Amino acid sequence: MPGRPGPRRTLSAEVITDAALGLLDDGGAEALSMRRIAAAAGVAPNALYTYFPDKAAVLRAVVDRLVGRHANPALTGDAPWRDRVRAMAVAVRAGLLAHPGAAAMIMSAPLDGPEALRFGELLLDALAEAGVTGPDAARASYAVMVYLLGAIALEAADQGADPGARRAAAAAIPAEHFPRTAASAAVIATYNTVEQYLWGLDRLVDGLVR
Amino acid sequence: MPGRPGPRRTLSAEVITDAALGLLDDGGAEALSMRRIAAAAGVAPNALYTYFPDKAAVLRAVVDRLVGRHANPALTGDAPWRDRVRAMAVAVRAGLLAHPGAAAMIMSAPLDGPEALRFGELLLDALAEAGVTGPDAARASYAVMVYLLGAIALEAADQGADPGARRAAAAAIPAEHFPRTAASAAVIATYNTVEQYLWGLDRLVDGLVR
DNA sequence: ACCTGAACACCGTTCAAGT
DNA sequence: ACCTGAACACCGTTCAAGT
Repeated sequence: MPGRPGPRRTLSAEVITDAALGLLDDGGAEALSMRRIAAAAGVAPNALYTYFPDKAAVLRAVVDRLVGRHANPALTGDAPWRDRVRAMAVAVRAGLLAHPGAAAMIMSAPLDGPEALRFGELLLDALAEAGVTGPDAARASYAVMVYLLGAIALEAADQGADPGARRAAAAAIPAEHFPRTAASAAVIATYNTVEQYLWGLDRLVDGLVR
Repeated sequence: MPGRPGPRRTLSAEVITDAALGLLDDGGAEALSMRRIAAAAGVAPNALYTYFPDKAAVLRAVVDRLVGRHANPALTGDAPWRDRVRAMAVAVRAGLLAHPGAAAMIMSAPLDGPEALRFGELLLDALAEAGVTGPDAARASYAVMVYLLGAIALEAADQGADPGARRAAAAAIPAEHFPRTAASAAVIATYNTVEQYLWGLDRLVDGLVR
């Protein structure tokens, strides 16, 4: 009876997450359907429900893996704490912007997977080195995560927009109604985005360790 | 020939956005399908495509309205700049958390609508009052937006998670592997979320105007 | 326990019409 | 120009089986 199943143990949460990550690399976030993930894993769509309760759970696993893969290596090592944090910020930004749509996924699922846990711990290590401990440390590390992930998600959203339309919108800002915004738009165009991103991070860290 | 159309001018981008906002209030973000929005507006699904190129454009219009409605009134007035910024932060948080899913939408579309433009201008006004002008003002206002929207989106994502599972995950943090995280989780549970949110905002603003 | 086929109740978007 | 019915190519998820 060929094609007829039975307990085959071909599948696992790991295999499913791998398949999803592969699809994300190739086709972006909108390629991440349960049916396509299942097909990539060589299995019927509903087989995924043995390992995950629903699609959101699969996405959470993918997000956790992405965060761990890009953030955690940069935070490990014995460089000074500020260098580690900056290196992590650059790595996680590059890693997430590489997959279109990954940044938006990060903001729509809670960061509670095992890799995210390690991420938080490494960030707390760095802050402790900076002299931030006790109750403030928890709030400070959360603020850093918020800034990083928010900045990456907003940049990805902007990136996804039609560049022509974006330029037109920037040029069409009526300076008589929005004088400061019009001036800002001209200024912002001269910076690159990593520079802005790190500038904001440094200001936040300044406020946190002051 | 009853039910047969012709140019009726019953529809407009405004009417569509209103219908979408109504659905968002009632049913959350997953109620926002083109077919349901059309039904709420009393029209066939494809009629929406006369006014918006695709679903993403409709969502952008919704997001712009939400931001404008909640952020801009609080930034208008003659209170000291820091009070205006804090009041705006509280208002936009409450306004977005009130619609489940609205926060995630904000992070997945560029903030380039008319209301968002006004939002940016009002924020730049406040920062100018704080003495932040020139090239730094643009980067500073962007950093503030990133923090606010990122914090709200992450809080909404956490809120959306199953509370039982969340508590279980927090309690299950192995202190021998993640000592600082385990200690933090205990601390964080004693704060309310608005307090944490404003604490981070204040630290960022400290770094920006220092 | 693990996987399947088949089905249910949806989607966004397009196309060729009608007025 | 503005709206329609009908269709296309999908979705996530559930259910009753099979091994």
